[in-house]
Amino acid sequence: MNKKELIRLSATKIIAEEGFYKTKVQDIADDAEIAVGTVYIYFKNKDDILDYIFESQHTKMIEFIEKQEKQEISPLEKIKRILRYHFTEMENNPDLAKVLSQEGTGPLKNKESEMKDDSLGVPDIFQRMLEESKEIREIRDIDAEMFGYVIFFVGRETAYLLQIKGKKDRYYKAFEELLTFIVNGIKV
Amino acid sequence: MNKKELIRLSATKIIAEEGFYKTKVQDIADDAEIAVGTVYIYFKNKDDILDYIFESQHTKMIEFIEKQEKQEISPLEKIKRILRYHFTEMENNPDLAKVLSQEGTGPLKNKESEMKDDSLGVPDIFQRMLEESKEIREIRDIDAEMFGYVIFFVGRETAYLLQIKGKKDRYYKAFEELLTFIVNGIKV
Amino acid sequence: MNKKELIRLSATKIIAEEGFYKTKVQDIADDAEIAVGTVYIYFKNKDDILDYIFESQHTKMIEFIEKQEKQEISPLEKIKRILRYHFTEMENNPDLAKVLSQEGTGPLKNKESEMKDDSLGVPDIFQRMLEESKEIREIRDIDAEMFGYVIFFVGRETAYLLQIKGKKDRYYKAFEELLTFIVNGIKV
Amino acid sequence: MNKKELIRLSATKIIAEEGFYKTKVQDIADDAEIAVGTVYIYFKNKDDILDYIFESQHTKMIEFIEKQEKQEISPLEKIKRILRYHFTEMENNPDLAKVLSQEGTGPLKNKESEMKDDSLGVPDIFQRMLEESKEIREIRDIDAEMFGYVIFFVGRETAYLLQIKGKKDRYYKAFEELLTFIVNGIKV
DNA sequence: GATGAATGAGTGTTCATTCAT
DNA sequence: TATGAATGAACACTCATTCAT
Repeated sequence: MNKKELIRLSATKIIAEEGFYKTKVQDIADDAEIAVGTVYIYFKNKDDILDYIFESQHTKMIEFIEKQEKQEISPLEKIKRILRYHFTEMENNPDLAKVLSQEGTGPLKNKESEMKDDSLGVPDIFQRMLEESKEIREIRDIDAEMFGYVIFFVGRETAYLLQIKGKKDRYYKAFEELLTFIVNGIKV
Repeated sequence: MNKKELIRLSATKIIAEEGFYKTKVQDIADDAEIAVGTVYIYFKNKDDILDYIFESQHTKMIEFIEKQEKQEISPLEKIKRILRYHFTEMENNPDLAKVLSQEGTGPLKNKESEMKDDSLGVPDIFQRMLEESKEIREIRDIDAEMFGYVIFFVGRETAYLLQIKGKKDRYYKAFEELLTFIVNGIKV
Repeated sequence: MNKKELIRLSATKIIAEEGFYKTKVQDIADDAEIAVGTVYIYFKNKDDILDYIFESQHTKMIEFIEKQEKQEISPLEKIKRILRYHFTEMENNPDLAKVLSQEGTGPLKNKESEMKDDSLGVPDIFQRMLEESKEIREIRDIDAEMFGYVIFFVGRETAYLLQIKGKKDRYYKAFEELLTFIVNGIKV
Repeated sequence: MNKKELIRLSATKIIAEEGFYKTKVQDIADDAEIAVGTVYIYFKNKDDILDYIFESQHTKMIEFIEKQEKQEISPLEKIKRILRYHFTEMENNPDLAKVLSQEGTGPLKNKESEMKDDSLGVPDIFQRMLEESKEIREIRDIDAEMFGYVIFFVGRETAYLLQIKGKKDRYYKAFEELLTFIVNGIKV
């Protein structure tokens, strides 16, 4: 496998176990069965590894979102599909779910690193969708900016919550309950 | 002032600015205008300071909640009042809002420290109130455990979000929107 | 009891348990049931406490030795009595035995503190006695300086050794064996 | 040179000068002209350095002793040769002599570290040799355990004593006097 | 004299990062 | 690219000592 991806996977695993600050670069290298020095060929520094974990998942999200944009479906339905996609991803990636929840703060950990480019964060995308949804009277006249974020982190935190609370079996049922909650919360 | 409280205030301020791991105990001591050694008279170690910040606010919450319990009001109304109380607290304490949001993970940062006693966390209390609310058909038959947590961290994160997003002026309006969102989301 | 003596006893106990460097002045104060500050009324600093322990025992030895000097006995017999006295002292004071053995290095721990006055150390006294003994042909023509020290630390170390090796019951028998060893070693 | 050995030599030098507790790991690193961090690649902690100094010398002793065991010589003669070997070693290594004397307490400083394996300490070996010596009526019926230790620390302390007392020139003469003392002390 | 809260210099240890091989 | 020994700045924590009460 691509070494950068190998490092990302090991880092996700170790950071999920130990937390970012307690994770040693050496531990990541050990898990990936490579030398510490090698990590620094693919990453500028330790923070860069965490950024990459967030960016990778963000990129996957954006790709999925772009596919949805081409569909002829209502903005609210789009949001629901995006959340469903996120839940599926997190179910297949418990370590990642934990890292995104524990180490994430706002869109990206390091404000400095920001989004590299001018691409929007998921909360911003949700905001735009909510605004479109408002225009077609699908939902109430809510503060789209605030709810863009609220829906984003409710999704992120709940995906992790359901795992630690051992709801594995009822994962999808609980998830649909959450969707109903959100939709009821904002619909006209 | 009580030295332990003095340290708590300085720590909250510095941790809000720098983040817990980048905060040096020396910085806290400097801000409090005491010697480093003094910090260690009142706190076992650096983690203990963060725990105390969480515990202090938790204690205030619990005290407020216990006062509500004596009132003759519906469980859902109690939850709303608790959230309102939290928002007021966070408005008066932006640094604390940031620390609770950024450094908090689940109920308490350090799982080991647990709740000292057997006192319930706020999510647990919300859960119980939701169950009572379900019984009187005030709300739908939702997963009370999950929504106990969801309401808890929506409250926590949004209180912080509104501050960084500069909604100061519309703070209460935005907050009432959030309450409506939650109530609509779970009501029958 | 005299507070300085109280501190000396507690210090001896704690230092025997923990070793001098691992002993905290606070621990000594706790054991003596006084405040730390009080320790510093009677002692200049921590080292001073250890010095006092050594000096106290040294003073007792010197007093005993001076009594012997007045007796009409051979120098070799004097040495034997001094060693016997030391053994009895150590048997009654296991903690002190340990401290003298573990923390003692040469006559006094702190070279700077030296003997306060110009009083001789026990090795020096043994040296003089050995010289007298040589003159009366009681013992061989040995290096009195070296054997003054050798007999001194054999006495000190063996007194402690017999305790940790659990020879309590055979303590005096073992001790007499040691005396025989020394006398045989140096006699004509 | 092997870095671990380099550190051992610098540590021996500095500890001899300053004493173990006053020695800073940084001082050792400076003397060895390496970074502090490097010390911790080769040693678990500061105590571990002292243990290694003792172990290294102990290993040399054991190697010498094992060579003696193959010789057809009396047990008492073996002990004499071992002591002679020790004296030669200490003469060539005054710093080590000082460290072994000042920082040594019983066989090894840290009881926890024990002998790594089940190898015997030198006092134990002396004890066995004394027992063999007793069997062939070479020496009196002495307490072999006690005298194993007595001979061990008389050897160790005297080797150091002769150096600080400036007997360099008469070192071997004094040493032979000590051997005579010991042999006379225990022979039939 | 007695107290013990406060001090702050001092130090062991860690670990992200580098770079010669 | 890959390695991993070496680096050294950084930091949590300790504890002898002081001094206002």
